Amino acid sequence: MAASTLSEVARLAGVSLATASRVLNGSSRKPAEDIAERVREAADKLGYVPNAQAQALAKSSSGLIGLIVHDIADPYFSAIARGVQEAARQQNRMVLLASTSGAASDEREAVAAFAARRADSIVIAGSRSVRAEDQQGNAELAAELDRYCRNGGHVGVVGHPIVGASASEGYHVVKVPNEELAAGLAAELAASHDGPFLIIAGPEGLYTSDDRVRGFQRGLADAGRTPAEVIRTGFNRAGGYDAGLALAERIKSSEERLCIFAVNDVMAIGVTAALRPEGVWIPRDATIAGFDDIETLRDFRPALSTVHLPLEDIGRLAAGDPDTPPVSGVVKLRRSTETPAESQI
Amino acid sequence: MAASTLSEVARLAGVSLATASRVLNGSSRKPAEDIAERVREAADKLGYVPNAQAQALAKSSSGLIGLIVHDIADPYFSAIARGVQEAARQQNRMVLLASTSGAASDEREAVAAFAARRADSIVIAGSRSVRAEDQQGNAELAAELDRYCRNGGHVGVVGHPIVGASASEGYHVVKVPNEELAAGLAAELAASHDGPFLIIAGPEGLYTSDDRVRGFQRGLADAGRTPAEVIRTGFNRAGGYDAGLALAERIKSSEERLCIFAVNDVMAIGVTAALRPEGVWIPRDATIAGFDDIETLRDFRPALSTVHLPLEDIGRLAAGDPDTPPVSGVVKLRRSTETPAESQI
DNA sequence: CTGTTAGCGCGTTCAA
DNA sequence: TTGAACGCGCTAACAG
Repeated sequence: MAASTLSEVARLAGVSLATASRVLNGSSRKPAEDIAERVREAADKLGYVPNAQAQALAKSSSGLIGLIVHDIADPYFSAIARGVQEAARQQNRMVLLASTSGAASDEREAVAAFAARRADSIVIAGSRSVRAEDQQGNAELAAELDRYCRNGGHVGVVGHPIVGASASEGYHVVKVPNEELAAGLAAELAASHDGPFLIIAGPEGLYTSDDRVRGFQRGLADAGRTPAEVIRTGFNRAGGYDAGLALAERIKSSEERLCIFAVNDVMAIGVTAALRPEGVWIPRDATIAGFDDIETLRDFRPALSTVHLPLEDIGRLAAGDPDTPPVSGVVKLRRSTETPAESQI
Repeated sequence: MAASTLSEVARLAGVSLATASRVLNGSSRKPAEDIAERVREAADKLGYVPNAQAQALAKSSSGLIGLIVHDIADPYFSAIARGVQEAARQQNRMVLLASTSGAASDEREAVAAFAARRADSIVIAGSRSVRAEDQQGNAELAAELDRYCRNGGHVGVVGHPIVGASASEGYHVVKVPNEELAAGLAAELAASHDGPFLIIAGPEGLYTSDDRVRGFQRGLADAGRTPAEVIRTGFNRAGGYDAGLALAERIKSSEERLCIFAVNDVMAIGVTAALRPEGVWIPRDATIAGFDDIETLRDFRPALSTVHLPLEDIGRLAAGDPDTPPVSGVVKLRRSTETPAESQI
């Protein structure tokens, strides 16, 4: 990694280090055009590439923005990543990526690594948990973030504050109105569905999941319906799949049509995938709705009812983009929750 | 970004800078245990986080690995990104991300930015093009990469060499046997399909697309079939969608069943999506196959025949992981190319 | 407007 | 074993 240095360029151009620096980087002082030209030629000839590390060291600002996701190949996270990436591009920064599978200890490590690289800001996506087994991990993560903020770092968190993090300067949360939107979804579903409701949720203690469950129940209550039964499973496709398997018999033997709310889209997809080979058809035998409106849904059949979230905007907001509008979701009713009469296959 | 420095730690511990450095980072020289403990305590107390920029500057090795993709939210790229990320984790490095929408000039810029950050290696995913309009961009990209390699950088390219890049030291290509696999796919399809074939390809000059077209045609020829007609369109979902629209009438009015090969999965999905509302059913009215086996296919119906590519492994290989097996694809025949007799809906 | 100088935080060679 | 000094490549104060 031994590229040519600024002093080599300066020497070749016959000028001082400072002048070369002023020419090649955006300085307020503008050297004379003829000398500038000479420097540029020299730089070009030597294939000079400024050492960003050294610049960062001298300026103490790295132009880096750290992004922490559970899994970059998950459509939910990759959509957010795209937003962060765009914001970074606008800010003339680069994105540092870390995937952690959601473990708080890994996230702490990632934050430390970002801090070590002096990232200007850090974006954390992925649901927060208050479960007992995560308590210590959360505390350590919070401490690490706190230190990072105290040292002047900016943190953007998607959804919920890190558990235990003090609301320091430079720490901001991109709020997602999960509860309200879930309530809205429940209201719209209750208007056209007469049977019972069932919620397939993530583990208790996951903020995002809990919020959506709470909101959905509230929406049902407001519509004068009895609360939905809640099944707890993994907050991913596999969890949905398991729940679907467990549910198949029950749906087939019952005469009431069930309306299922899976707290996110990939879980809804998992449920549907499990039900299909069992001969349970959506929306004929049961209806189902998800949450997030990930891009994958575009070509998923039956078209899945869900709540649209502007994931890219969320990423942009978390990355500190000022002219992105605040998060607002929209209920999207599609084929998967149509009533039988309209849904001839 | 003013965290505490090594010299502060050293002062607090009452030792010299060098000693503190030796304790906190893996040096060959090991200081005495009692003094080491004192240093560690001091570091902990001050919340010391080593400045990776400064370390990189001193050691000239950044621990960074740059990744260039067209779009991080595209399942093809995000799967590769996951592989790169895993390899990086194993190597104790971090991933720097750049999305370029495929423009060679943007890619050049990204390479320069990575070089500026002294990334240890760079991974470039996304198809290469030899089209005339990309010629200059390609040349500049090749020059930039060449310079990077000469300065000791490592480059991993997925699929095809950068056009015009000299095979310098440290430059390696993860070869994907597109042609052979496409030929294999054609052979398997020809065994069960009697009607004509049609290929929906990307723009001429895109290596990946061209290879797959060539291979498919060869496979057909080997099976004694006449060459397939080739339709050129965009190398993405929208391109497939357009082609599907253009094809719908023709399929409906023809009596022969058409077997369509879209040169990648997202195009195949686009085709299918366009045909569906036109009343063209797969595989009843036509059959279709894609390429890549992206994760999205798992829940796409009708189950799409395709060629499975180990995308994560490809990412790992490009990132220089030594114990990842070489790329080998597998033809996957699924519902979308079943013959009518077996495919009662 | 240009050149000189002092750091930015750390690794590493030298003496001690 | 420990510490002092230099250099990594660059920016930003100065001085000229």
